[in-house]
Amino acid sequence: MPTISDVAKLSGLSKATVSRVINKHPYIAKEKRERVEQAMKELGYVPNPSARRLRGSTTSTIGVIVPRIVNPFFSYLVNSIEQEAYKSNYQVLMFQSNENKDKELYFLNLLKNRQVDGLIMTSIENDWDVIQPYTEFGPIVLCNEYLMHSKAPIVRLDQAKGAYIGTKHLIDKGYTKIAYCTGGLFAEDGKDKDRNHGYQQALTEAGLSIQTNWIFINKHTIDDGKEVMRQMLAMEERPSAIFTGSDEIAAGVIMEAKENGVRIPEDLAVIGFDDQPIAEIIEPKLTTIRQPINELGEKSVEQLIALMSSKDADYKQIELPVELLVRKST
Amino acid sequence: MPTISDVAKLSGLSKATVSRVINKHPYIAKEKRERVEQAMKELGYVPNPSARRLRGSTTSTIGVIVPRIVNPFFSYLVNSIEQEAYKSNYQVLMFQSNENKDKELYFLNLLKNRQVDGLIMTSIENDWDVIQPYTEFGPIVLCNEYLMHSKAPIVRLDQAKGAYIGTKHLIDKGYTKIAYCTGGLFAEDGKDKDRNHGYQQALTEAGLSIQTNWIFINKHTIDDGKEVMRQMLAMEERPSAIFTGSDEIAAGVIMEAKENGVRIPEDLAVIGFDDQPIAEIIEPKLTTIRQPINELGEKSVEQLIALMSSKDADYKQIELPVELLVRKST
DNA sequence: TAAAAATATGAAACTGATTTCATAAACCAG
DNA sequence: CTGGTTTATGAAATCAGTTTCATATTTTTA
Repeated sequence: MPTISDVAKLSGLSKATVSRVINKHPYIAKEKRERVEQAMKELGYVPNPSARRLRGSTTSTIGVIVPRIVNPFFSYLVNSIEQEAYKSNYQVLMFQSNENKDKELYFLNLLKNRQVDGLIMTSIENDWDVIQPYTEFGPIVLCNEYLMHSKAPIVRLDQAKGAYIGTKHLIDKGYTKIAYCTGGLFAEDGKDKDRNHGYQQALTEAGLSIQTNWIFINKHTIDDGKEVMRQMLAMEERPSAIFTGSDEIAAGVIMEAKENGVRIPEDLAVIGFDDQPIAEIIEPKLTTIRQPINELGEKSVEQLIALMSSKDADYKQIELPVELLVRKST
Repeated sequence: MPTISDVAKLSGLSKATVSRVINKHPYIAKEKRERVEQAMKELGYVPNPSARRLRGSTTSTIGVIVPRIVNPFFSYLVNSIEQEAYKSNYQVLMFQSNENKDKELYFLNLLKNRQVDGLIMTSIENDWDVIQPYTEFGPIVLCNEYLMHSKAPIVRLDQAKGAYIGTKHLIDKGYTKIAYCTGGLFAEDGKDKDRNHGYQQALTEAGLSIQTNWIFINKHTIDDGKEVMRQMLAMEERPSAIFTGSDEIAAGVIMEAKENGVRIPEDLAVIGFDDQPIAEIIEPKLTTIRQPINELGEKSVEQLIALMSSKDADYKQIELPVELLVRKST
């Protein structure tokens, strides 16, 4: 494996000059630059990133932390980040935290050790207090997290509005018994507070009150959705509509409903969140809240690159709009 | 950021001793080991991977190359790899090649430069001739690739059998006009040869001949599936069944079929591949070939770790069985 | 009890790059 | 023509670890 010394030897110049060519320093004689380039090509030389990082220079790699890569929302998000970063010649390393605090910390250490020049976090497991110190080592952009208090660059969606227009839509359609199902917790520690808030606001405006047993928390998957439906079937007073935290949950609800002869939307209206491919596959097609995933990724990368380039660029807190897509499930 | 020298200073010992503690060398006095460990904890010391790698030691990271992370087959596969590696205390870096040769080469260089100790490739874009030289720098396990000639560790599925039992199932159901749709190419350079072979074998055994205009190549997504259906609709003599390369394609075919009043399976039988979640969501539920994704990931990691641990462990070529799941689309 | 082997530690070399410092040549202004 | 920039290059220090070599101490063996 050729090193910079090999290139120096072959070109008859010093390591310093070779390094300068690699890093496009000014003040290199054209003839020598060409000699170096020729030698690099001849040897198939590739600089060793470990050595570069050790010396403190950047390597055009950014890291992305996702909680679960099998969740289509995140795989699409990380994909859009990757595409966008590639345009600016940045390489992306993806990490799955599996909603595990220690793994998250491990990845944060990659920033500390300069394995990556910057980090995009699409989920947060540890408290901001423990994450914040790592920003000393490189910029961290929060993407899709609805952390409230932190002074940090954030690109997120208007979750509150999403929940609000979804719930409002159900109310406008005449439904009054509206259940709510969330991926996170309900009003605990500010996380997910946004969505809850939109749901509550829509109900309050319509003079409806909140039934706590119609609130389902910590639901994520299709199977979770099926289970929610089963729980609803067992209730004396069943909701006539449900606002869910993701299309996957919604799909599970619908599948289980059909199994049990519950008609959608006559007996139960269902609204999803994300507009994933399954929203158009399931029968009836799913009314859902579309999130602009690509923009979410693009803006995050954009901001991260800005922060990496100039050390004291201002951070922004960007909120992107969501949109109601009415299909057949409501 | 504390370094090994800080730890050495605080514990009153040399860098060498600290390094020995970190790497669990034998012959360290218990008392000194404890002093070092105490100092490390006190400083919140984390070894810098760049420095370690530079000196040539391993860092318990493995890389996984996937073509497209938004494809559920690959996101589930990479997930299972991650889970399995984690059990053995290996960290996983995921890379998306986007079916791009240059990106793939970039990731192979990570192996060359010791950024990762080993590599699992779930797709290969370059010829094996260009990949092979990289095995000098660390083991490469091919996972899910059906490369024929290469002498390399491979964990794959019995693709030929999958295509064979799928096609055979259609024949047994009485269909004779069977189209075929593949993600790769048809019989070009040995890639994908397996599946094609199974399809051809089943047809031949039944005395059916191959209609070349019923072969669709390079199809991957739901939209591709819709397009395939549109092409079939435009044909004078339409197939009465189709074997597709993935559940996504199959879903697209079915969606477009329904739009156009083509009944599934009466007018057109559809069979998928993968058994992804959408297979059970789409109506009618999809007959498909189940692939043991988790085992695929587990075996790959298992073999990679074996190869990394002992330099001259024998490589294996493992083939896992696939299984026909009959639902309602055939 | 002396020699050999095992245990334990540190100084210094080394990994592959970048950067500082020193220096020299070419160019320019006064 | 002389002194100050600008351009151009290399030697050596540096980054944070690991490993070799040397050496000292303790334990085992003959």
